[in-house]
Amino acid sequence: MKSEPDEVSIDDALAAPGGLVPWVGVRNYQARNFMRDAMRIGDGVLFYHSSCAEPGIAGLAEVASTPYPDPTQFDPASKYHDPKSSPENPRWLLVDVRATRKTRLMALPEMRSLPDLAEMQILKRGNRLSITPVSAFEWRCIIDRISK
DNA sequence: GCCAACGTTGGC
DNA sequence: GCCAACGTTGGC
Repeated sequence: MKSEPDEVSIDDALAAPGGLVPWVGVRNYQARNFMRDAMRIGDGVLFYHSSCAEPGIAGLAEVASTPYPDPTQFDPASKYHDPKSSPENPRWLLVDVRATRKTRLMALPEMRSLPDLAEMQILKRGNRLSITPVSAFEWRCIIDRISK
């Protein structure tokens, strides 16, 4: 799951009560559907820093809730406000994410250098999704390299 | 700031 | 339902 560290970094997430971060602001249907349909409480999450000086995996987290409506879509003052959505028929859902630990940075060039990660969706050309699935094989490859 | 790639919008 | 125009993402 991508986060801009200027918005919420792994340090920010770990500093939050319980390490809990409601994943607000996703406004892409595919990314929403991953949260709505594919995630289960306890699933592992790679916390990825994007749109920053050194993009890459910066920490680990886990899914900490079932999906529920993103409250920012109903808030006219929020930059994530969606006037076409309503509490009766919410368009955007989110899950809570619990940050568990900071890791060494596994920077994007390192990720690209690993043959085992060649098929990772986040590395695919033109990928713009802020949430993408990770296979068990890819997860193991990454964990092996960032755990001391 | 550039720009490739992709998603969304809206006229028809 | 097509598709051109436009907006957004995100690495560089």
